[in-house]
Amino acid sequence: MADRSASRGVASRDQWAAQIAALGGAPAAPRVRKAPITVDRILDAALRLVEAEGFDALTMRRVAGALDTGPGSLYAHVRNKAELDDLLIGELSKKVALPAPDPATWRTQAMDVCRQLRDQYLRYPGISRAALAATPRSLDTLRIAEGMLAILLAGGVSPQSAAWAIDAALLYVAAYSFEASLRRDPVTDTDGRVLDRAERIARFEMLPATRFPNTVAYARELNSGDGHERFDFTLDLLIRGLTRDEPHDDERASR
Amino acid sequence: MADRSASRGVASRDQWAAQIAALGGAPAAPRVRKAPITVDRILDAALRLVEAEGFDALTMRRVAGALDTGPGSLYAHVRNKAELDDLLIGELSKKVALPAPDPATWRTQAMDVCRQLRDQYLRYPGISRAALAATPRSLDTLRIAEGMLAILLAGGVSPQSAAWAIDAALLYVAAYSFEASLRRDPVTDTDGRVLDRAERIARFEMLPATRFPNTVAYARELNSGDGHERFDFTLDLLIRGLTRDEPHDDERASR
DNA sequence: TCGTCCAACGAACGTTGTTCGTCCTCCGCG
DNA sequence: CGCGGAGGACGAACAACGTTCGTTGGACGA
Repeated sequence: MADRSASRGVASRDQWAAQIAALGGAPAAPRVRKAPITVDRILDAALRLVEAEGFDALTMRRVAGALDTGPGSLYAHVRNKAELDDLLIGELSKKVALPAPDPATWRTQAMDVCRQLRDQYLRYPGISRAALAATPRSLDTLRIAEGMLAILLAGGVSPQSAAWAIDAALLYVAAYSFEASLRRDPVTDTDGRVLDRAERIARFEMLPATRFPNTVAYARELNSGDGHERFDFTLDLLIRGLTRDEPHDDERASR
Repeated sequence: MADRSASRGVASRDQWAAQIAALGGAPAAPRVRKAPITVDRILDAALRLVEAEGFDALTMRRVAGALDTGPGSLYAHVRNKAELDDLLIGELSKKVALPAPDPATWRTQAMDVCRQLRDQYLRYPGISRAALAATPRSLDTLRIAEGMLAILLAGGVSPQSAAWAIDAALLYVAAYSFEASLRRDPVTDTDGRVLDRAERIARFEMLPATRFPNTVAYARELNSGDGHERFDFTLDLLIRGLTRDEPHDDERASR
């Protein structure tokens, strides 16, 4: 990261030199060589943009603007915006640490990996949308699946159950993070009023008790879950259900 | 460019004709009365469009075109495209049938509701994206949550666990359907080649066994799951873990 | 019969992703 | 030392998107 900002510093100095050159009488040197655009610089600028302003602000023009160039210049290094999104997800995935599988604590290990991934998603609000749409699994995301697979296998889970459970868990992590990042720009009703939890509970209790008896009765429970309690609850449900090496025998019955 | 000047030319010709008509005697059927635009007609046209061409084709212009009008005409009945999306999700939600809660078969009942919702999502490819982004819960989606809540409560699940489990299940259903609808327009690699499952397994087995030992070893399991086996597996995991009236006691330990 | 109001219209604006032709700069070779 | 060739940066342009707005036409009430 340090060298990246260093290269950026070089770039601005070049611009400074260009301005000085433009000031002087010499009309020569119309365009000073700028720091070359690389995929790394693109990804760096994109991540900073998403972190600061959210995924909706991630525009080819904004990224190009951060690099002091035009939008077309990016297409020499990135095929698509979709490919840029995939690369960003890969970049995030690099940052989650995979523990050495421990048969004694495999459940907490799996939870920990999911939590790391969740925190990475939440750090860049809305980027989980790209995670949901990520077309092929890149090597970086495969690395996480590999690590999770190692953990579950060390726990004695059958390969088939492990594979499907990992898929479900990673999908849930992305979906949860997406919903959570929607909560960041706060929910407003049609009048533009912000709905906090007390307000949401009150609205549930205003529902007609004839058609929504349980929703009214348990409005509090339906709107509970501070922090990541819901997240922990769901993943615990998923992981706890995995048994030692014996696949569920009613998968077949449910077909 | 051509059509722009064309439409511009049409416009001026209409004005010209209007001026002539104003000059001449024949008022000549000034504007035929069309069927009025209603929210229902908008939703109907939108659903047909999504069913035929997928959610990406759902454009205000396309919907307006199907109703033989301009895009601006829709904004008298629909605040936003986001609101249109929410209304569509509500329309889908109306179609799932909620069984009368039966304490004996509550798990299969819950599974059945989720499957109905999944089939509705899959019928309109990509619409689950709107389900994920649906801002407030409308009355129609609340109806499903209410029905699920009734089923789980009849099964003896504690209100808190039921509320969170329903949230997780509905979130998973939407995310699963979204991924499944991405599979419909088939996955292509950078060369544009279609990747079927055999190809995907082969690619996994090409990975370096040093860094991806388990992925290579269990490539078959990782890419298995025809039909909705993965779907059933995950929901079974979620529902099976719900116990009678005793909330998990390590939710607190995981905070 | 007249006046008022509302929905429909379509043109326009500001964005978005993406493409293309041109120019510049650097690198390797004679 | 001079010179092509090639590739990357550039910016203007295109098509399509959501959304807004002034205008207009027809239907309904007085």
